[in-house]
Amino acid sequence: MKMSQVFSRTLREVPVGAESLGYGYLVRAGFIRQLGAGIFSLLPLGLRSIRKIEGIIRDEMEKIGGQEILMPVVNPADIWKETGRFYSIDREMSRFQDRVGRDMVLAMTHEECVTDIARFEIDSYKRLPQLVYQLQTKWRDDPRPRAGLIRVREFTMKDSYSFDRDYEGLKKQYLAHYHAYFRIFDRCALPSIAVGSDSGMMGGKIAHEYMYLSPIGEDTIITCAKCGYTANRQIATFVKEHTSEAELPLEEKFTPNCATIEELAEFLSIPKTKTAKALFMMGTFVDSTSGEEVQKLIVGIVRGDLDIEENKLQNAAKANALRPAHADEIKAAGMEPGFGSPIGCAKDVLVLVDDSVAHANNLVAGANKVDYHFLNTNFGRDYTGEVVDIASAVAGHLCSVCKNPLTQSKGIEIGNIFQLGTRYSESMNCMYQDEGGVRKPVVMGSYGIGVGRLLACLAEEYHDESGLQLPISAAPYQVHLVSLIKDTAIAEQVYKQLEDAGIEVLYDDRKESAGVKFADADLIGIPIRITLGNRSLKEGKVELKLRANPLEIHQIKLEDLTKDVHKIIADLQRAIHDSMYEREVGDEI
RNA sequence: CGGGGCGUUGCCUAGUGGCUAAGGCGCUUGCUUUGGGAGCAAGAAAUCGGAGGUUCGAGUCCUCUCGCCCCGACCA
Repeated sequence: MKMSQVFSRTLREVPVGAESLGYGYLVRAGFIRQLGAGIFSLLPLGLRSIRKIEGIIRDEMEKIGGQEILMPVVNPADIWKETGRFYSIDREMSRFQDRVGRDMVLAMTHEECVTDIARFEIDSYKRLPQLVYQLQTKWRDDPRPRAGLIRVREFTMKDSYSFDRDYEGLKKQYLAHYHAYFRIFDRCALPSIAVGSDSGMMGGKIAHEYMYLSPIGEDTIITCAKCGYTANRQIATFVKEHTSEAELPLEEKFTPNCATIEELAEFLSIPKTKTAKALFMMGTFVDSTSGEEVQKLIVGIVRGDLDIEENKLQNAAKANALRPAHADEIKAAGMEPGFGSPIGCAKDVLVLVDDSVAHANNLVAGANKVDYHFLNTNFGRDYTGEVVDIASAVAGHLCSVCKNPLTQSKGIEIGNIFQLGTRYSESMNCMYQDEGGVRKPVVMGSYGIGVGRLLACLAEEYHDESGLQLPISAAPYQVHLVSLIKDTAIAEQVYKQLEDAGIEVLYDDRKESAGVKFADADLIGIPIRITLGNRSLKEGKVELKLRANPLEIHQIKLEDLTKDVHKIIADLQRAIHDSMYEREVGDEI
């Protein structure tokens, strides 16, 4: 490609709003342009990178038996009503009516659609297992798009769906994805880890997220350095140590100006572990067949030194959504904000008690009266509720597997895999007959990768102060040919020679100064740069530099150019391949 | 959805009630230059996000509204 003809141009300055460096470079280098909040166009350079990444994904999906399909973005709402997600998913899914008033949705994922297809195609165990995948546009009306391509509303997703006769089969396909995903990220040269995760709106039980660790990430990952336990904080567990002592009588105590646990512990001169705190949330519960919504007050109780993990709370409550409860809603249920506890609360309140509290004695808790607390509250004696795990794991807590102190880090979710089970096949009647003629629900899995987000993460990982340095597997071109000579005939010839040899070349044929050309080459960051200048050409040579290693200059004879470039490309590709490694995966997945 | 910030030419900015809205980059034309964002000269390009209001006079003040960004809520 001749640079004089490239549709996009480069920008000298970072446009306003580009906070993260990688995003700023993707815009400056002309890979992407923003149309609206969380809505981007891919320009030729950006699309070439995306196509490279998609190529890797396709390759790895085919290797594990995936067959590519393409499902529609617009779905009739009927199938979403069948699974209940038409009602349970909030405004993140956009809905509209067609010309005759039928409910339609913009599918934000395709379990419903693919299950609808599968219930037609699959009727016998002989037609299982199956694996289909697609690369398709998703629209998710995210309330908070941010950081360029990291979190957008419209994006391309690779989603695959597996169908098996039983959980053994599902486990196989899940494991195949587990490895394939690592191979995909490795081939893109993006460092990644897999963490245990919440299944969220997908349903099902077992799920993993793939994370690119980055300080700009929005997810918190809890890790044990000793045994290798990793999990999203949303579900991470930890050891809650407790001692038991004889129960003491309940006692009301005047505790002025003690609305927080810190103030209370200081006022009473007790450790925070001897207190219990309450979090009041209003939960929305949706009937998945009628779509009827019910609101219910939820009280979460956790030991004073811990915090409540809202995701765990929502799961424990089996609520579709949570929001902080208003003061009047709390009071209406017989409790007092700031001095609240479930002691004496209304019957219809859902009380969820963390095991840290359920297994402790004589905790100080709110007396549901301003400026008063109870001393010596005991779960079971003074109040009841469901015992659950709703506490948030933080660095320093002990690993629930090996009791080693946990650490935490920030990550960006680049992919996820879910064992769906029969959640969709049962609600949509996707059945097969086994050898004995017994009808059984197909066992499903669902697996996603955000393609644009992957590129965004690569831009975060690979850049310096001059621009991008994308790895050769994801860079839009392999070679950037910078011509500084007046004689265009020679440059054209070198360009043609490289292209004819099957090398992807971006040829800077513009009538610009050397400085401009070099600056743009650095910005776009094609891995290999070849400079045609009078200095070297006098000796029949050209200069070659690697973007990642700008200090090392190679002088290459013109007649060896194609051969040498092929070798360097192969070396760069091999370096990525050599850094891949097989990860140990046990049966615990 | 709550809190905060910002909308001035293609991009980045200046402009705190007063003359024809200023500069840098980019763009066009000409000449010069050609190994790290060149020089000189001449140009084009802005209904100052939109609507309403206050005022003799509004980019500037007020109200409403739209958009974008950040923090939070949220989120596969």
